[in-house]
Amino acid sequence: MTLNAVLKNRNSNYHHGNLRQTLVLAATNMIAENGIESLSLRKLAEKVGVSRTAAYHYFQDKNDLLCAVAANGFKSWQQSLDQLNANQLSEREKFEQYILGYISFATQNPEEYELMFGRCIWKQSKCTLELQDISHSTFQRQVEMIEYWQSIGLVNGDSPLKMAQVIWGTLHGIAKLFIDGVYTDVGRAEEIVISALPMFLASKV
Amino acid sequence: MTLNAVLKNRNSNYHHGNLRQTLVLAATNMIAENGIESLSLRKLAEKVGVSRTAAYHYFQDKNDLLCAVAANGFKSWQQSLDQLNANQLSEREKFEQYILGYISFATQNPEEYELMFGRCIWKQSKCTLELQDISHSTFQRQVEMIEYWQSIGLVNGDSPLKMAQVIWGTLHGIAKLFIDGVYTDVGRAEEIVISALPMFLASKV
DNA sequence: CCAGCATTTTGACACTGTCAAGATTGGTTG
DNA sequence: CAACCAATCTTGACAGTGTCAAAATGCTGG
Repeated sequence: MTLNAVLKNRNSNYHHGNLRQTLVLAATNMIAENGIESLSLRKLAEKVGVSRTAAYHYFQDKNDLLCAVAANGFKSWQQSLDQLNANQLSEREKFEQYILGYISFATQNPEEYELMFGRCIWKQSKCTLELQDISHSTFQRQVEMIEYWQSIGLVNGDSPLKMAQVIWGTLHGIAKLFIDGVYTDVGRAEEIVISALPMFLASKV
Repeated sequence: MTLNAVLKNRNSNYHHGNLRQTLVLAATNMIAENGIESLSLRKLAEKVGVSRTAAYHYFQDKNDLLCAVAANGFKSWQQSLDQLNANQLSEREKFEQYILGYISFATQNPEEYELMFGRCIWKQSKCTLELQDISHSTFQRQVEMIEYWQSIGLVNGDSPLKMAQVIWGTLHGIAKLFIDGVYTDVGRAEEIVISALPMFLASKV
């Protein structure tokens, strides 16, 4: 159910029904539109049609709410990974799609990506258990994918774990340079990451 | 002259003398200690011993001040590059030192690095002319270095510019994963970037 | 029908960036 | 030397923020 549908279904002012989910949805929207730093709990509350401190019944903190938004981001990214693995593709193609998919997820949902992988949540070690679980399982999964590609001789490097970290680092770095506005022409992200591809592959074509 | 020296030399309350420089110095210190987001103009003013709005005579904005701090960061990073080029090293060694130096600069001055290359300044296109000049010249210089290493066959890749961007992306990404707290053990940054090195080199050893 | 409970609101506080207007001072000019 | 001026700094004020404590509201089971 979309946010607008939720907001319309509302009949009484008190006892919102599913305020928690509504808040997360609305926050996600507002963050996507205007950026993380311009999200305030008060504007969020006003958009949802509820008083300033209503959110505190479901979230300990503003940080707590942001963690919930981020956790949702990890869910949708994991679904992308599922979809990738469901496809009938050669491992080589899967690897390429993974690389491209990562960059496109990051550039198309820049604010959500920033929340998921940025300092706002991770720097101060105030990370929800829920977020810790899903994020760590995502990290783990990515490492396993790359370790597998390495075990079948597709990807090079001596230490599997370290190579996984290097590849992630590269993707993350390129994504961030665009997301954060250091590079301004987001359209060029894809071609840059494509030119990084042969670097990762064991067989130089 | 260090910040404390400046603060001690102060005799009169009015007419600080070199308030602008003092503010930048103090801001740099406070940011390095407690992070960018916990720097407020009021705490800064109090530390310098001046009223809350005194800074507005030298800086249009808080953002303007941050740009000045970032510009200083670029200056000191450029000096590291100068030092690197002054050394009597083989090009191969210079490349390695560049890679390691980048990571060590980032991990040892995480908050300054965040300011220089992070969203806070670049995302909203409110970048001082001074900062624009020095940052662009730094970016340019890095690209030229890598383009040179590529022209002498040390670094691989087809498009020189894109390879420079990929290498920067990798360094930036690894640095950010540590700086932002996604990876927690900063000591491991160096070994990860070392394992990325052969990826960049044309000659596989 | 009402007591209790989950849910939401109101009031308040400290903190932030920033603007407008006033206060202070050192340097320059008559 | 004195008076003024412009540069420099301060005070007052305002809207906005996250968050706590206490009060208000409405649903639900007895």
